[in-house]
Amino acid sequence: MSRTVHPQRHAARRQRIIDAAFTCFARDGYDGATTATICATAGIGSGTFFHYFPSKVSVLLAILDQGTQQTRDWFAGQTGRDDPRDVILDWARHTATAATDPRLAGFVRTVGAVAGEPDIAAALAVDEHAQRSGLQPWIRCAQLAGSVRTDLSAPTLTTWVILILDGYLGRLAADNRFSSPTHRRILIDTVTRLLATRGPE
Amino acid sequence: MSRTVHPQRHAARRQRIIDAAFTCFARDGYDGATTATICATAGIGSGTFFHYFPSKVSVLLAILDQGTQQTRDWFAGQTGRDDPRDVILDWARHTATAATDPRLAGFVRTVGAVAGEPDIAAALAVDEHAQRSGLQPWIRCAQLAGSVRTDLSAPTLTTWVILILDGYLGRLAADNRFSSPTHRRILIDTVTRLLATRGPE
Amino acid sequence: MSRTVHPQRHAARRQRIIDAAFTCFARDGYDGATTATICATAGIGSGTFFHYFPSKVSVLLAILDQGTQQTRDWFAGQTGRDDPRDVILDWARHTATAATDPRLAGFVRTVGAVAGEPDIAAALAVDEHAQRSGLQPWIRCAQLAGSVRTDLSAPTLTTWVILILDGYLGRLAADNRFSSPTHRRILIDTVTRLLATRGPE
Amino acid sequence: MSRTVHPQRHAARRQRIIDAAFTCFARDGYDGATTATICATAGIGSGTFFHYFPSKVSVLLAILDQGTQQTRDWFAGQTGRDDPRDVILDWARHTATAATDPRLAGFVRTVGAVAGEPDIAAALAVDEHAQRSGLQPWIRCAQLAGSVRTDLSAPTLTTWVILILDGYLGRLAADNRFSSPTHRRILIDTVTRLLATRGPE
DNA sequence: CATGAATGAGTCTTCATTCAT
DNA sequence: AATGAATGAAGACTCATTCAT
Repeated sequence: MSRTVHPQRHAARRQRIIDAAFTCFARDGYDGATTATICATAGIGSGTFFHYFPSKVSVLLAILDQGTQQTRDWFAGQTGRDDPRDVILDWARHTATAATDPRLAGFVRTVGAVAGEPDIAAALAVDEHAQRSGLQPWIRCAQLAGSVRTDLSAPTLTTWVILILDGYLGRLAADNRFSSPTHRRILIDTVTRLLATRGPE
Repeated sequence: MSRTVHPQRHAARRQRIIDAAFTCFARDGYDGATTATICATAGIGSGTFFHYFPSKVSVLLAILDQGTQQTRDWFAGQTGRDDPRDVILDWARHTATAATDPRLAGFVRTVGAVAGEPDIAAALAVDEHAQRSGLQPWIRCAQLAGSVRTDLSAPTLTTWVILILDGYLGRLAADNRFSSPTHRRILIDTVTRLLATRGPE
Repeated sequence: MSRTVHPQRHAARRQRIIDAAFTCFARDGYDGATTATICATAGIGSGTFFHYFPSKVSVLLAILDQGTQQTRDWFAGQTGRDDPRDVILDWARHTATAATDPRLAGFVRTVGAVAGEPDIAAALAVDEHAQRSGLQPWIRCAQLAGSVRTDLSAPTLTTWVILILDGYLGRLAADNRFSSPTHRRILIDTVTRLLATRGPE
Repeated sequence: MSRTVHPQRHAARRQRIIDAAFTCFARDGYDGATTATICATAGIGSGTFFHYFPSKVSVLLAILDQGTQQTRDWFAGQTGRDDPRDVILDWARHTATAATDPRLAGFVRTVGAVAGEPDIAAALAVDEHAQRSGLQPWIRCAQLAGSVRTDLSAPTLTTWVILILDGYLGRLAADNRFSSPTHRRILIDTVTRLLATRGPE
């Protein structure tokens, strides 16, 4: 009876809270976003919040977890592609597209500020691992195919691709006019230059 | 007599508080760093703190202000140099060196978390402006000299140089093994590739 | 049909809740025992609890009420006995036996902590009255028979018998090694000494 | 200057908070007594409370500690007395006198209700130990002198003296009319009967 | 000037109770 | 009848800031 319907309601409401928290964290930072604000944004009572999440930090972890999952899903969807270098650039394009949500950059900032907490550090490590283990094989592959430089190891190159993508996200947080097709094109160009076989003169 | 001596004491103590706050903010984040902790680190009473700064946020602003000033000073010291491209790369090297202080990366994170506050946003804008107006003329100069690509405008290129430097700093905050001569070399190489006249094939 | 069966189910479930609450109150105290814990112990949903009892405090009152009833029943069962002094000592023995349930002492503590609430104070008064009106006639009787001291009034002596029994229970709550046949014997001896015709030299 | 005066102010205010907490705990129980109520009673702001005590439970521990100290002091003052049995009875009288403060009984109840907490259990054990190690030597002494029964060991007898005193206190909590010279006399008589060499018949 | 005790607004979180299903 | 999701009032505790000494 109601038992079959409830899981859906539960999941929907849980997601609603996650969305509200995402918005608040991105706008106000971790400490700035009070549970009260999140509840108000989600349209629920304070008690309900703690029905779905045992603590404030646990929503943050849930958000991170979803992000990690999306990363995994994206890379899972690339299996079997031909040109490994294209996959890498597509990941950059994908990141730029995800950054279209103006909240993402703010959220990344927020997370950075509380990365000292062990729970969050652990979740971030998992997230980083998901991105690395998605990206690195393609980079290695491209190196073997000769379409990417080989003077740097695959792990190191992976780190630098991520570094540039993070820099792009950070820029977005500092300057919201930054999100333009032009800069998106420069991003791809910059990653391309980073990976290019032939270095500068 | 005391009138002539006190300004020195005052300045010294003020600097001591700034240093302590820098350490605490970098380690604990903005909300995590309590005025009590800062006072303890600085070796002063809590009342004294508010003799020197009207509020907690004002020390943060003072730190940012000093950083801005150092940026200005550095660029002021480059006047008259020959190779504009070298100045740009030296700025990257200078940034990497400054990032040797392990507190810097943590502090950058901290600032990011409270960048939503108007005062801090304003201070960051000033800081950004100092870096831009230091860097951009050299980039323009290098473009005219033909040693830097011209398919992107000087302001845009400036933005991207800063973006990569910020990415480098952010990486340092996330991964403390990142600080190595190798990565420092890659940083210079990456900026070089970004600026290179001839793009990838 | 269901109308005739349900009353039994209802009573059984009600008792189940009472038992669970007794266990929880004894172990965790009044505030420490949450309705959620009681429900979990009773194996029911939280809503069901409030079908049987209008509030948390009302279960406590129900438990007290059952205790009072048991006291009345016990004394009702003594009607017609010969030696009144033996009845008094048997009541002490009965109390010591009841205290074999390790939950009893904890529960007594719990009740003491909330004895300030008017409803509970009233229930405790009723309970006390049941014990008094069970005990006092036998004491009066024994005094008339000359087997119990008469320098104290029957009400006063009753109070002191209860005082010693309560002290015994309290001790049990504080020190779980206290429950031994030896101390049970001392209890009887102490009550005997309290009642003895001839006082100490 | 102010440094010599402050310790006195500090101690006085600390004591004021302890007194207020004692009153509130005795009247409302541990959970019933909110820090807000205690602060209002002490005439201080909520922040001040936590300047003097790190937590709510710590005031309770401070109160217990003071009680323990008073017990130690009392027994320390009895050194060298002639009749050990008199010392024991004087301790009973002292307890009865202390119980003149109507808050004591309520406080004892309150403490009992939270005795499950490890900190409090430990403090209670220390308190009990102070009373035992004050009382037991005198009982042993009296046994050797032949003025107290020897069929029970000194530790056991000590336990039972304490049991009766606790019963007296508990009675006081349940019935405030109980505090009368008559019952005080009965208390002494009852302890005397407990200790008497010659048992009943 | 320097101090640190005092303040109270604001935070996260708990839990008895209600009510739609 | 039974359930458990939803509620919000209330509580312990933190911390930037003030001010008397």
